Amino acid sequence: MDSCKHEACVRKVPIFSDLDNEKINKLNSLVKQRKFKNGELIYLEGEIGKNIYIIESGLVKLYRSNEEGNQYILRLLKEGDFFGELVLFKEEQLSSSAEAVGDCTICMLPKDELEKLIKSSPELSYKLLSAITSRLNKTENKLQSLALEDAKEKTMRLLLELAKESGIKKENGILINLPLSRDGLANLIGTTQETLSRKLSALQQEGLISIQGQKKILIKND
Amino acid sequence: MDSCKHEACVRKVPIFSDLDNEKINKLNSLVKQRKFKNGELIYLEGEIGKNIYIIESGLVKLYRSNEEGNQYILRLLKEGDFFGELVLFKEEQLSSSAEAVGDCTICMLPKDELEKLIKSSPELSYKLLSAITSRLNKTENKLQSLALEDAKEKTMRLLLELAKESGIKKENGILINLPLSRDGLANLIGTTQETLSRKLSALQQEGLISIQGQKKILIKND
DNA sequence: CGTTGATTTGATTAGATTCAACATATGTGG
DNA sequence: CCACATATGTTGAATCTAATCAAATCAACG
Repeated sequence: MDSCKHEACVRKVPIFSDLDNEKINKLNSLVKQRKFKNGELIYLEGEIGKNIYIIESGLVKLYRSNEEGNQYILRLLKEGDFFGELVLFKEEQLSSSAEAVGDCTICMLPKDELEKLIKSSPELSYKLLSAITSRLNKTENKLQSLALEDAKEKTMRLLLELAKESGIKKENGILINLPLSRDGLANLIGTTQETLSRKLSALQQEGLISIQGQKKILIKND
Repeated sequence: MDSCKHEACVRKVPIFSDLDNEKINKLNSLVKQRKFKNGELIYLEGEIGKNIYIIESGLVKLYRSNEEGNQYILRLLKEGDFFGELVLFKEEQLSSSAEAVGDCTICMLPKDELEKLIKSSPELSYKLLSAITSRLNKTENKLQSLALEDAKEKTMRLLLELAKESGIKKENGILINLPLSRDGLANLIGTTQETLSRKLSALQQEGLISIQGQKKILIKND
């Protein structure tokens, strides 16, 4: 809970990484750390957002759900990613929910303080703009995918994305450690676990992938 | 083509609207105006983006298409909206195509110049952040809609959005002037024109809407 | 008034969801 | 370490929704 840990946290975030020491120290003094257990809710859609969250360690899923309780996972975040930032500048209410995937440690930075810092630091706003722009672009990619691709294409795209994010190169392909259950993965691409499971089996039969237990998939070369 | 027109254009854009006169004049001197005819391509996905585009008058659709030629319309833009901005900060290649819907007049601002201006104006970056953040939020809303809703729900949501954007209040409901053909509208919600047509008919039968010719729909009260 | 393009409707098909059964892991207490 | 209980994942069959292809209707315009 001391400043040493905080520093690590702030420094891990690319958009803060090359701020000068004075500003880093300022941020450190404002950050609070908290641990969340697997499945624990970090915040719920509709709440008033007062913080920006930074992942010190672990995974977090941001999702939305409708009245019938179906959920769609907007993003899966890892160490060094930040979230809750849509509440800066405009919105009061959080538009999605955040939940810990596995145990994780989260740093919280009061929104008001970050707003002040942003206003006084062109450098920082520029980086933030860059980060959010890139997110918008990724989100538009997903829109296109949901609108135009069928379940098999979306499944393959999901695997390729996971591979890009955190795939491990092997001599016969790229090994993926699946961060979520089938159900969670299905929610990432707007389908059901049964459909995902079928498509994975089909891809394996075609020789494109190899399903290794329930938490690993190898995308084969060629 | 003179500065008088340019000023109108720059002033129409909310994020520029309350810059000081010096900056407005700077922008005016950099802006070039061009007219596009209905259906004319403004830019194509994959091109290198060198400008930010501002709509002086008319409508523009931003869309993406896949190999099979299916298109998904990301956004429909109107007077005062700007686009092409994803290319600031990072991306070189444009990730979507832009096409004139009806005749329109577009102002173009060189990307490099805007980048300079942004770096020197915290106020402007703040507004831009706010604008892009709000866009990201809207895009996430669409994702949720595509992932979780069926064709009928998406159709109703589309009508409600159009009504919010540009609906005209009548004594018996809200009248919408449809900006696109059935096919275009269908592409906005990731479905086909036939399905959209069926869903509109169904909504009319249920008494929720009244289809008035091919370019107008009334959303009835209650 | 006829031609053209847009829209609606109909019939069929393809794809995904649902619900159910089965299989495979994971975890717990004896 | 095993047996059982619980989770998670896979497969099958029926159903349903939306896409596709084709035909019919409607609207706009010269």
